[in-house]
Amino acid sequence: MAIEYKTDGNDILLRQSDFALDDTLDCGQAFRWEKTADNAYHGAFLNNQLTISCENGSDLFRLHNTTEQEFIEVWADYFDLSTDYGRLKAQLSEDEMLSKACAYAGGIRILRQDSWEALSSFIISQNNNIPRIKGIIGRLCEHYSGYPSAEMMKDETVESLGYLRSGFRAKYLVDAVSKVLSGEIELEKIRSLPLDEARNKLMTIKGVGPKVADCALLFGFYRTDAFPMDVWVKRVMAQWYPNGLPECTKGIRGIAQQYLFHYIRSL
DNA sequence: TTCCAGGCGTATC
DNA sequence: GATACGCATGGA
Repeated sequence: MAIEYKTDGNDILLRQSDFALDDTLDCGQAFRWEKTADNAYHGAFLNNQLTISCENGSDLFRLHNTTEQEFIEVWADYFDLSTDYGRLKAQLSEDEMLSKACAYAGGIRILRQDSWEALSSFIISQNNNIPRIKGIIGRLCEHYSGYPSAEMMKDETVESLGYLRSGFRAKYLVDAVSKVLSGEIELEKIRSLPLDEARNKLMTIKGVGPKVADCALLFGFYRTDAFPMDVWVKRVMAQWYPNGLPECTKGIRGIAQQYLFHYIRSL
């Protein structure tokens, strides 16, 4: 899908349908975006920072202080701009509840996040609430002036991570760092593994169970066939799909999950 | 004060 | 393989 944009001074102006900043940046798939007083979002992934705003409710977005090169190399990929969400939603809307869910939260896009950042972020997310998750990740990024790689965290211990106030999750982070650095977990290989194998591999990390593994796969590896099951999605399945998901979700169950998750929480 | 947050490890049956 | 329980922390 062609990306429609132009430069405007120091900014990039992007025309993009099926995209809403609240839906995409404040939906619990990424934890480093904050809404500013003027309804823009300021955030980052790895060491790339951005302020993005919507031009008065239209399909026009302003990426502030961004070069064309940075837009093409970083943000076009991150915001998954080459995927036609209109087509995906049309496919999912063959199903009645999914049709309602797409109408409710139609501005969601799956961010193509860094695999390590997503994996470690969702380890932190378990049995935790979003404001506190953001606080812990914010302290981590402040300490390292950006999101630290596993290599940068090689000497961390439960004690040295105390300033994060991440509770029992600190030992899980330490285990994830150690398994990535030892080569026990090879993130780039996991990307291309069959879903079950990828999942089982991630679950060898302490503190990574089915839910965290699926979130890491969906949000960190763009595995749109991964289907994270939390308490809300379990409710979705019990109430609306007791016989399983409809055929139209094949291959994009994870994207369907996002629309359904936000829709059932709104009821 | 008590409850809960997009779970998981462990013990026990 | 199913089910119960503890777990760090902080906001509601």
